[in-house]
Amino acid sequence: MAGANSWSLPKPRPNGPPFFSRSQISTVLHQVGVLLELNGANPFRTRSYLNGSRTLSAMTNDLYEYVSNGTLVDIKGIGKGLASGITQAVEEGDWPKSWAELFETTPSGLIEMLGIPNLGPKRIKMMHDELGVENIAELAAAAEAGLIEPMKGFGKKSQQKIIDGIELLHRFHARRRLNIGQRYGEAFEALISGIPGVIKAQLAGSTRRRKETIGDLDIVLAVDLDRHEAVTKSILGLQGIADVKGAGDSKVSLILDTSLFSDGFQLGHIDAQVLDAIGGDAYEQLESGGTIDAQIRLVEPHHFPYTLAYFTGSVEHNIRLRKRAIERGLRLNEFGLIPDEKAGGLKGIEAAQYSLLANDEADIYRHLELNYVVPELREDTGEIEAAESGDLPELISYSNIRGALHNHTTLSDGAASLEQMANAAIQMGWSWLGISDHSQSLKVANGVGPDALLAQGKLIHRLNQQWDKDGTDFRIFQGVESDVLAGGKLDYSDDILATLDHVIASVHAITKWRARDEVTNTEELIKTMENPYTTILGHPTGRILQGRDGFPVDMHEVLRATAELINDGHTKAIELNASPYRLDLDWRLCKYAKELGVPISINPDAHSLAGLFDVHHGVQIARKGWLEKGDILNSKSADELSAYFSG
DNA sequence: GCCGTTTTCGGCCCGACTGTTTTCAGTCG
Repeated sequence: MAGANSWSLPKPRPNGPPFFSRSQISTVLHQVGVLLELNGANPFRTRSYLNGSRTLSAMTNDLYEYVSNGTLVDIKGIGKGLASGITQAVEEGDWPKSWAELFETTPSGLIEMLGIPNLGPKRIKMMHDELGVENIAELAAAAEAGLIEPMKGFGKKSQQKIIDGIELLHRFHARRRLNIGQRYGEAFEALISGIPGVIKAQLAGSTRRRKETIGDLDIVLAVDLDRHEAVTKSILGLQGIADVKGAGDSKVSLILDTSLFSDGFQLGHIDAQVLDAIGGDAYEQLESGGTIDAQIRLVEPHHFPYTLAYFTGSVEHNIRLRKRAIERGLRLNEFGLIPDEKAGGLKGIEAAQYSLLANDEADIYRHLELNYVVPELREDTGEIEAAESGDLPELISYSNIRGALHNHTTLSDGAASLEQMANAAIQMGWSWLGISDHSQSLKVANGVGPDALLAQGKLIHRLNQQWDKDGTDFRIFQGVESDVLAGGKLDYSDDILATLDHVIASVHAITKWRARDEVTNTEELIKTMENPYTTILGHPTGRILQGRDGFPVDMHEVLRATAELINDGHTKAIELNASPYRLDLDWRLCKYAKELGVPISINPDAHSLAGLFDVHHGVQIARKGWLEKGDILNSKSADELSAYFSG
């Protein structure tokens, strides 16, 4: 969960019940769980709050219905305790006293400290209790002054690790965006693959699951036992290693830097608004001097599928698999799947000599009577159930993409002309491209006035005619990225809007929207969708990954309202902004949009030719969000899309 | 705090690594 800054309990909406939304309750449960951790509570108690939060965030039914029927306890993972707290909040607008006290008595600086690598709640609490440390700045000062080292259970190394960890946190907020992780991970994986003795090398962890941000890199290697030492030695000689944190026979911990990339680390063109949110020019400097942690694990080939599955995660998915194994008289660990009676008292790798054989991960799922689950779906958001019943989705792939909407040109703040963008799309094998420059109110992005927009329309018309005459299978759709004005109004008069193929409505007054409450924002977004000229809601929450949180909004509600509009015959879709800095709509909501029948448009929001390639990032996230070919606009042919726009 | 074909107690996924210890606690995935 992003942004640990200044947690506080939300205020009840004025006209309840319900006084709080499902997403608000979910957030509070998560925060209570973390605060309990920091207060040294029973870890299982902590977990039940975190589980409860997860359950609610994945839940798509109306929470208030459960509350008013008194059926909350029927939900698995919600017991008497959580149910009574939730009920009190939703029905009376009042948080349980014990929860409120946690918020009041826990310094918010402690929450931020959880972001420091290798520092968890126990030691944070200890330093708070013994040294009076209340925030990261005070912790840094205490470490620099040598106050940590003499404490029981700490030492010189832990003190230095804290100093280093704070430095890392300040530079990168500890986590990195997926695209950065993939570039480091894939480059290093390729280097390792070339080492003699390495039978297989595979990037695992959250990068393989395509999480939008990642902590560090996990790479699993299949290596014969007698080659482990030689391979480890070779790894330590590879380029790109800034530091070796540890090197044993089965695990190597490294810090990688940009010397991994022979031709340097280039970021490419970044949309000015995005760049602003992630630190401006200093950001590029930061990334070029950046580092990333990597863990390499060496196992024998017959363990490889188990180790790969284990380190791919997620933790929640693995827990479900292990429980399933237990129900079948089996034990699952990172080395094997072992029948109980054979394992006896043996543990770990010792027990694994009796493991069932697995040539690949699919075999592991087969042993557990499940269909194979691709890494993107391993988040325990219903994939186990679907794998059991045979209802796993047939996920989209890049080959389904025939074009993309939401692209900018030099007419507003793009770096390439209309013709250049179109030619690039043709080169990519697409059969259509949607152009949507910024609307007139967005002065900082050189927003387009009505006359220039109409002129662009004429140019597009001419180009389309030309391609038609040439027999070139390509078409441009003219849209606009309209600012959302007060009351869900769009940025042009109706007669101008009527000339366009599509209108992407995007909120850009982020500061104002972030300062407002969830209810107001939700209503405004719904009004925006209700505007007859709105076709697509652009970057729905305005978040910038590792830059800023989105504005508060109940996207479930917005999606439900959108579904109703679609049922009434309107043409509406939601953007999955494919920029690796945004990836907004969040993948967690894609699955719900799909269930409601709300189409998703994977939009690169390209501000340059290279920006069009961001569609690849969007496809990855769409897959993570369970989307199939029929759920996205990008798989339509030009004729199908044209028909879709005209309703 | 949740859960239950061992249901009101006593479990809760499992193992490795690190740094600190001399048998273990904390953290991570």
